[in-house]
Amino acid sequence: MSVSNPLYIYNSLSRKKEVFEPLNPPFVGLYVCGPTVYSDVHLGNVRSFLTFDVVYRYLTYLGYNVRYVRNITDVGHLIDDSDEGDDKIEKRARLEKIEPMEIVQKYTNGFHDTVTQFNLIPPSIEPTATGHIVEQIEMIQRIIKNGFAYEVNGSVYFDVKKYSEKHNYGELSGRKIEDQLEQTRESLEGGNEKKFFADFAIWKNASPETIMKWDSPWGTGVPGWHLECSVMSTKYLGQAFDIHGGGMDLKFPHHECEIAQSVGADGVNPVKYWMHGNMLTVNGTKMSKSLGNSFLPHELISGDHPLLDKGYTPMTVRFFFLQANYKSTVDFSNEALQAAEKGFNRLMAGVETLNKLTPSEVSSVDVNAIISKSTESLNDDFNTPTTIAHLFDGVKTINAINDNKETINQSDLTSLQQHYKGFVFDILGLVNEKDNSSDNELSNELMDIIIDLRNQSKENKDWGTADLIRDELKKLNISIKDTKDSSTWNYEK
RNA sequence: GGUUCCGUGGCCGAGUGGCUAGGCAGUGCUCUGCAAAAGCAUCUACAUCAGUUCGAAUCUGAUCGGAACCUCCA
Repeated sequence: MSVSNPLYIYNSLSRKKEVFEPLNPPFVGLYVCGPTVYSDVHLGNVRSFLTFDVVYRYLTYLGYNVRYVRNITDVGHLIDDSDEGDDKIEKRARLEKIEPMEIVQKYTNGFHDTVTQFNLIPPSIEPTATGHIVEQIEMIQRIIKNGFAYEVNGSVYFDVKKYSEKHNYGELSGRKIEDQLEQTRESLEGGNEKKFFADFAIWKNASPETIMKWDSPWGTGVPGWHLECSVMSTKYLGQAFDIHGGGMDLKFPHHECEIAQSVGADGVNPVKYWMHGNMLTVNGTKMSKSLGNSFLPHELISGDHPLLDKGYTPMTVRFFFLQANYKSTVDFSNEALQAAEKGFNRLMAGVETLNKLTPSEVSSVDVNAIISKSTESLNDDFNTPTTIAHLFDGVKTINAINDNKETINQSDLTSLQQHYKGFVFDILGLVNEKDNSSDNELSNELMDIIIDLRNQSKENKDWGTADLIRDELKKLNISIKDTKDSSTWNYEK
């Protein structure tokens, strides 16, 4: 990475783009809030994890040694955050009449399957909340020792008011707790254990019926949801680390609480760069399970959903997401997906053409412009849409070379091929799904024979037979396309 | 009500003061037995009003409209 061309990251904390400078180069610590495994992940979740997949891929591409931690929340996430009510996983377990850990396993497996379909790279460490109960208890003890938490009836709450005397609770989300004091009156009525409305549970007393619970200095209970991320990021990335990512909807209260917990326990502001991905919307409204407007990945692929005209491949969707900035909302629509599908195919065709180009003595094209423009785009806070736009400009150049309107020499060709491989496949993480012709050797050979016969008919100007073959194959979803001196075939579904 | 953000051509979606974003669709052309595909070229824009400026989609103010968060959600 050259000094003249640094990577900029939009830091939610400062609300500005900042030059990315790791705390301990060449090492980079990246923490991303993972899923709560109590139900299927939907497409909105996928978008968020995809955003940070590209971050991870690009940092790795730049040569950093990245430790990527993404947790699995398998306990402690309560139904609502008045810190009352059931644990999400336990509730689901009762519904499905199985063990909570079966729920955890089932949906963890599902999460992994889904994320693999979209070609997300697994994190370096994928820790679970239940695997770090001891560390969570230790962190609570440090917070209590520092005077930022109090115990009531076997539960421990973070003392936001006390914390705010010395620190800035709300610095990430721009909230001023004084402004919200009026909410205090109503919120504190009704026998709430909290001293202050903004206080949040870091340990919650468990009822006798609760299955997943642990012994602690404050009795039997479960850790608070916000705590696990603080604990696991500290354990695996240190008290201060480089990048913390998550969805916009986690900014408050979740990430705000993480900062408070880390500062409260260890006196260290934990994160240098906060990154927040925006939401996937459907008809302008956030995709969410509770609103019932979410797509499950298999519904998308099969097209089996009231809002979908047809199915789309995971790579089409990946490309679709990458054509929007991660900080903007993306609205899900059939038209947009169809456009993405065709655009993606065009890009893949361009890459295929690039790899078949024959070099000339001299270059008439400016390869460095294509390379530097797309690189600059990515350096501008992972601006994948402009990166892709520049890659499309490159496709135009590639086609011109292929049509002998421009020329390229060997060294330029090699650079361009490496650049496209690096950007399209390694960084954007796209996969050319069209390589389906080699699925079955027998059908390939059969098709060779059929196409050969048809070509003979064409040579004899027997158009009737040639068209009959094409029409009959079409009924089997095999489409024939004639090029100048050969024919290609493609089987769909 | 508070916090944060957005409003760009038929659709999606970049762009922060002057210079073509890009994709899809449309239109024209090339290729072609036909078809399809592909390639090339190309039209339509910056919510409204006022201001700053030689010059604004880009800065300021107001208005209208929309979203997320403030309860669990990536």
